[in-house]
Amino acid sequence: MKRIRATLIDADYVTKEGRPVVRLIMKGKTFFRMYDESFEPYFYVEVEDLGRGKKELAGVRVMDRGKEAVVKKVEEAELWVRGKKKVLLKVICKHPSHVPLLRSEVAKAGSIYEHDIPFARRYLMDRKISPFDEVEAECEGRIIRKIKKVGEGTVQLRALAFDIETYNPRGEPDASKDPVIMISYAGETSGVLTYKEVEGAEFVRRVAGEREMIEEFCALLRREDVELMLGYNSGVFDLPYLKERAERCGIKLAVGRDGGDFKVRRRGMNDVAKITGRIHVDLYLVARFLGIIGAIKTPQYTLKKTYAEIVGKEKEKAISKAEVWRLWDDAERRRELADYSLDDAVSTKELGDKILPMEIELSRICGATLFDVVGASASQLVELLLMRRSSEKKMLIPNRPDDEEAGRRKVPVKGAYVKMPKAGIYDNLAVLDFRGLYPSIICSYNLDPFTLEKEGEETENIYLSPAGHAFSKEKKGIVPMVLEEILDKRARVKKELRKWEKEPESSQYRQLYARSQALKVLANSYYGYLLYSRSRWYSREAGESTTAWGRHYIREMEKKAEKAGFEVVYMDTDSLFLGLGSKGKKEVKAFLKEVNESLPGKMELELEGFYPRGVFVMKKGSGRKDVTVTGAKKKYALLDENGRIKIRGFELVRRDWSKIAKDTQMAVLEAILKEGSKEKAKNIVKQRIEELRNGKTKKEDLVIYTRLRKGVRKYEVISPEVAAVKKAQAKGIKVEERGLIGYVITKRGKRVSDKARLAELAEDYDANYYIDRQILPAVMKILGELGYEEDDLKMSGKQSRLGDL
DNA sequence: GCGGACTGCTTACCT
DNA sequence: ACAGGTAAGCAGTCCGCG
Repeated sequence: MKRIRATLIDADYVTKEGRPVVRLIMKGKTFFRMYDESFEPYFYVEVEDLGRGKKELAGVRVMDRGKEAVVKKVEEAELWVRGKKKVLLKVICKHPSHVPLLRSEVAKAGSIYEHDIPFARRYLMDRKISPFDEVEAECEGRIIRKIKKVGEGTVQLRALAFDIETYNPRGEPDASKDPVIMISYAGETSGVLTYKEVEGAEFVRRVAGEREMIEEFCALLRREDVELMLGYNSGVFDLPYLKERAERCGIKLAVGRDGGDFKVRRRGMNDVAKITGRIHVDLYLVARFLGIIGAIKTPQYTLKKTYAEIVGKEKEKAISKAEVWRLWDDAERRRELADYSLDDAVSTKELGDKILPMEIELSRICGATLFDVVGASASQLVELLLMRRSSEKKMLIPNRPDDEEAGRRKVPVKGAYVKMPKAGIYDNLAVLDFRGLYPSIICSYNLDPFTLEKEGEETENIYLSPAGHAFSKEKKGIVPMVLEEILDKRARVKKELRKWEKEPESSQYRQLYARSQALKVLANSYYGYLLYSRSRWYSREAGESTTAWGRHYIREMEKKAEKAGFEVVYMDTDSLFLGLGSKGKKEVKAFLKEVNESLPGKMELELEGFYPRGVFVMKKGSGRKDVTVTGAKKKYALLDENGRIKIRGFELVRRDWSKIAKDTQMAVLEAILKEGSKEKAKNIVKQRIEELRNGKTKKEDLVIYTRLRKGVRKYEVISPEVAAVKKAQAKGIKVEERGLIGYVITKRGKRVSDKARLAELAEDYDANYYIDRQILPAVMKILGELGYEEDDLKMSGKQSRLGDL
């Protein structure tokens, strides 16, 4: 027996003589594999009568296409079931693939639970080890006898980013015909593999042909002993394309450590490729995840845009995809393609360096492999951690809801409170907000599906929510338990982070920062998870109570602020905008101190910032003559103390408005907020209108972008963007139907839809549309506030309205 | 036949 | 395919209107 220590990197399982063997990838001095034969698949069954259930289950045997699945053993297991202790039957079988075969037969004896947890993940849960933990194993050869966590691992994985270029004379490349022409890589070394002469590029290695290039790429992976492969969209494009090309060249795509290729597994909406013996991460999936949770904001998730957003600089090289084949065929310009290809790989690598640390922390925290975490949705991450902790606490993991229970979604839960602002320009505002309002409510009131007490059965010791639901104070629910762990951990990480603040480039700072981000992502997802119709720990009552308490506390703050003499200008969910009037920062801070003393433990109202000036605009349709001056919610602009403008909700932050309208709105806002100059604002607008009339506006400033979520035939209402695509198709032009559509409103036609043309096909533009439906509505919101009429802006010195025609 | 009021569909935003 | 709250545009429909 030998003892080894290493960092756990990955886990899966293989089958040996019909038995599952867990395979762990570890890294100590080297990267190596270990096996554990001692773990068996199991699930639980809840039965009415233990004795009878045992008898029924022990005899279960299913034959399916020559494959036999039997129940190997049945044991009793005491667990917490929906908040109460209960004895269930633990059914052990021979192979994970037998579980689905046994399911329907077993269901005859009782209700089946925990039958859909992947084998290797179950192993990690039960052994209480996580990827990126430092583990100690007792072993004989490569066989593990015992394993435990001894600390946190710190590893540097040998990473290599790659990218392929394909020949595409007909637009989209077709793997059955079009060869791969270049493979670029960036790791410890970087370069480009290809098979045509590229002059003067010392980073290019020329081989005999496509087959040799693919072989050389695989050889490179072996030579460099790559542990982590990074790609961008590589799971759906590069790898499958390479595989098909390899087959057509009569070779195998030997990218795996075992000489094999990769397997694609579908996870939710995503396809994820798994390479044996290496970790493959498709950074596109990570980028999209960051977009969905709101951590980044790009209109599209192309490598170029994602790179700019995350790395914070523009990607060096850019060529049009349609150009690729031309550059390849042109010996003079082939160098450009090689440069571009290399730049893609290098950028992918840089992107990985930035965003992988957070994924690694998520993997560590949730106890699931990188493979499981990359491409997982926020709710899946929440669930991974809940399942692990639930199982540790001997609590039965609830099943995913079946389709019938998805009827949960029917009646929406009442959400947050948003106060109607009065339109106008304000001086001296203070913005206050609750840090993590919903998470702190869930923790403070023990909100959980199984701490809920049924009506009429409430005990003494309860929290009664404003929504009328009672939650036990005594037994702690798993949801608040795990959430509290996350919040506490994050508080500690942030404290530690402050110690490293002066060295933001240090590995310590970076790791702590990534961890803090990961914890934040998780904490913010719990409320949504409670109300997500397909979650295992769904609880309408807990979700409803979260928002009800949220409304309660924010309204409470409103009352107190008013009583303290502030004008409460606006509120949304967890924030308050106070008009200071004659008061100053001192009074705001005193107010915060006072209210925070009255708030329960985890809840805290914080100062977000002071703003010398702010604008709230009128809601469309509520005219100025209307005495109420109703403002629009979720639309405002603030000028901070450093002269920076913070804008929310305005047309200019939306991608479905033209650049000309957005730029003009921004210019007006700046003139008003920074200089307080109506005159300047007015002149800007007049100038832009003039340019439009004279046909001087650039086409790209007129493009309106909208995303089509479904194919054009599926729309019942033909909106301009749908009409534009249809018109292009009628001309025989191939257009990607789903995705971001850019269109321009032209002169021909009556309705807006008739006038819309895809941006690349538009030959003219309708100045009146851009004036009346883009610039003026965007700008009048702000200038209308100052007593301007549309005509003041439309008429220039030289022209009268009559002259327009 | 046309304009205004209204509804419904749709997208993108805010917290 | 984590929640709800909100603004807004355009298409389409209904209705009045000699």
